[in-house]
Amino acid sequence: MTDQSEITARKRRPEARPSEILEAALDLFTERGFNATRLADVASRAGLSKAAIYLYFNDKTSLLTALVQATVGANISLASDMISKHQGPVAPLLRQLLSFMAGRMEETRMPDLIKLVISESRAHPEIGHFYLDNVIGKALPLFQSLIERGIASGEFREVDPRLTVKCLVGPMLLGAIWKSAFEPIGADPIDISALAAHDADLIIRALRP
Amino acid sequence: MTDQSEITARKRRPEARPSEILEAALDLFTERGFNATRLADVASRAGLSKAAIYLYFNDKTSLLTALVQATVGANISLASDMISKHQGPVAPLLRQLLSFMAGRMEETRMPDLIKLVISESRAHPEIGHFYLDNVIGKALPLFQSLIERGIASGEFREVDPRLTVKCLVGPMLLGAIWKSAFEPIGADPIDISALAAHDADLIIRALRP
Amino acid sequence: MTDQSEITARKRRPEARPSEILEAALDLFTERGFNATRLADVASRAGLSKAAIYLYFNDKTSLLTALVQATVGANISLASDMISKHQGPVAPLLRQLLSFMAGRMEETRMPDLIKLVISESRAHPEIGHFYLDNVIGKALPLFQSLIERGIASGEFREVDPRLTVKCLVGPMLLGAIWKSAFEPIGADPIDISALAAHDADLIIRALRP
Amino acid sequence: MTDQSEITARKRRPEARPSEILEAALDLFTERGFNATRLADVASRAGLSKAAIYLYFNDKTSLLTALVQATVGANISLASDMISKHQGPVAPLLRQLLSFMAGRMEETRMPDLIKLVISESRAHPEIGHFYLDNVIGKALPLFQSLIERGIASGEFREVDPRLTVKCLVGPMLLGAIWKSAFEPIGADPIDISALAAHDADLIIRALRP
DNA sequence: CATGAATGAGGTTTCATTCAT
DNA sequence: AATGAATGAAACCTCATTCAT
Repeated sequence: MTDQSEITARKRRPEARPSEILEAALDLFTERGFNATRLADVASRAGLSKAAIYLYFNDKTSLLTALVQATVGANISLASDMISKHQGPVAPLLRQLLSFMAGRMEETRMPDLIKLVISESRAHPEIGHFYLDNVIGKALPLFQSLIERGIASGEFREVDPRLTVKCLVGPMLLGAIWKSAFEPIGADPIDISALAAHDADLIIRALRP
Repeated sequence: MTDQSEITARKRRPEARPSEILEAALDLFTERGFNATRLADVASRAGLSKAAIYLYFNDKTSLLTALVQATVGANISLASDMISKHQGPVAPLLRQLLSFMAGRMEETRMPDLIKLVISESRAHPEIGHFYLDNVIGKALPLFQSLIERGIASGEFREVDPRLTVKCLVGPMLLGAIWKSAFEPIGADPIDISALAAHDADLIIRALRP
Repeated sequence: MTDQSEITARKRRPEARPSEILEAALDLFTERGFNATRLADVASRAGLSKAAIYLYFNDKTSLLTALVQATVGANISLASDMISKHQGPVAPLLRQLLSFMAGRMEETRMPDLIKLVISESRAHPEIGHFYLDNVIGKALPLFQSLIERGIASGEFREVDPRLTVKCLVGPMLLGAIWKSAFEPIGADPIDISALAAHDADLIIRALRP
Repeated sequence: MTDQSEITARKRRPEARPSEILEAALDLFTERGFNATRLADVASRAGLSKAAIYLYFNDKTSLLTALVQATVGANISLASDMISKHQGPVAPLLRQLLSFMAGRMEETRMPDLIKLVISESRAHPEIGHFYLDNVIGKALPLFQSLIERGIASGEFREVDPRLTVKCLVGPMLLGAIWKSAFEPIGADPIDISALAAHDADLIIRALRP
């Protein structure tokens, strides 16, 4: 149909196949939801036959799993580095971290991933667990330790760090869901970076002794 | 076999049928997700035959729609009343509203509903739209007007009310999703009321001129 | 298409469904083998939709299992009765039993069943086991006890009863396989009754002291 | 990875390829049945790629055909020789032939082959025909001519030679099927040589004038 | 009002078979 | 001679949905 793309799959570099497939899958999972997505559509969007997908993945579910695993890890460890290396007052780092998260939300497909995980965690608990262990279970303690450091140094007043962390992160979650679930349906576009900056502002102010 | 419990379906007050069905449906949608829920299971949990469901609902999707519609309306108008009737400083009302939301989150199945809507809004856009129009589109402006009132009266400093509202509501969303998606998978239970109180605290402090 | 048979499945007595399905299945399994038989064909030969089969059976394999179970039991216990009630010389009973077996082979579809079991026992070991336990494990000992009785009474000379039984039964097995596997392919038809009579003759003569 | 064992496929005497493949195929056909055997498994057991099989065989079915053809011929002509060269009383030759058959059954994979042919003759009639023409159609007449010779010479009494042959061969068939289909499933092991000897004994006795 | 029985429409998955190198 | 990559064709099975009673 289209010029180039008719170069049959046999010709294209096969190392790229898995990521091509995952990309197609994420697009469709996002557009229609996991269940409503037909493997046939993933295949044809990836320029392959249905059967070819099974050369690289075991299952329809494996696509989801792979997607989540591929998108996670890196970001967390990056943030973790930022925090451990940091010295001095906590507030600027907090701003920086939220800004970093916002960046991820805007530049990558993390919002879609997050929504996907939330949506599918009941039907595919392995995915929920993976996310719980590797994202939530790492990110929240990271932020929490930051807050605690601020309290210890007298930069922040005494607050429950656990609750505070959730208040800090909540708006980011809202941003992700807004972007992935509601924008495509007609909601006003959301400026996650601005939201993050404002969030940081509010929290830092609210924590002043 | 034909003792008491078998008289059920026919003898039980038949006006209650629809809500019995909806209850069963919500249970199962929550446990397994919308797609993974078999109409047969909804039926048997409601003590009816599959076919009987079609006497009360058109569709599997109608169950979802009905569920959302049934759970939404009331709360919003209640909150709306609280706000319009209120006079004097805004901060206490803000606390009250968040506490009210937290109550709903803990006493009703709203968290499940919210998660369901988020999950299915792509596959069933009508539901997404309904929620956007009737919940998000009403609740956020309500809060926003409150903030604006506070700013106007000098109780709050000047902030972007739109972003502030999202920061205010974000933690509640996080609470809902936590409860519906992650608690059942093993996450620590969350105390949404405490979260709401803390959220109110932080925001009010942060908005002090 | 055809007059009567177009009375949709909804009308016909539903209690007969399982056996109708099994009959269709046996026909086709016999004609084409288990694997080569399409469930769709079973369905349409039974005058049903594919899906309807699943109202009565779990699996394609269940059809096979059910088929075997349905055809087995009765015959064995019948033979068992004949033997236990019998008194006097063994030889006539032997003839009678072989003649009975031959009758079953000619009047029922036992040959097809036997061939089916032999063919599928590797791929579906449950079936092999069932047959081993309920047919082979019962029939051979039955015959064996008869031979032993004959030896004890002096009617027969001393022989290894185990081997003798296999020599007695072998020709019947040959008959079954011939009929089910080779006749339909063009082999001369086989007269199992005559074979059984001759078999009895030979054995009885061979066992004379 | 690329040590010794990896040189295999290319270096090993390539003339042996077909028989290596057939061996692998027979193993698997026997273990799992023809249909349940994946060409991929045959390939990997033969130390080749799936595609390589097609360099030597046209079809999955061709493997079966080749297998049958390779195992058949020789034995028959051997027996045929024994018979035509023989002179004098028939009984000893009968014993010898049965013993020879038993040997084949125990030393070669003929039982598996026989079971395979029986199982697949409906789905692959060519195979059935081949077997009918080359094995059954040759072996039975051979035995029959022997019996007839015995009757003519007065060594045996007058019996229907056709039926007698089937009674003679039946136990051998039983032995083959027992060994291939039921032993692997847990049936007591069978001593085919003893069975053959006993079979010969009984028949010879039964045929005495 | 209620249901047991039936089905249409499809989706995921599997595999023998073939290209292109 | 050999293979990794790809695919067409189909089979099994599931389920929302509808009849006929």
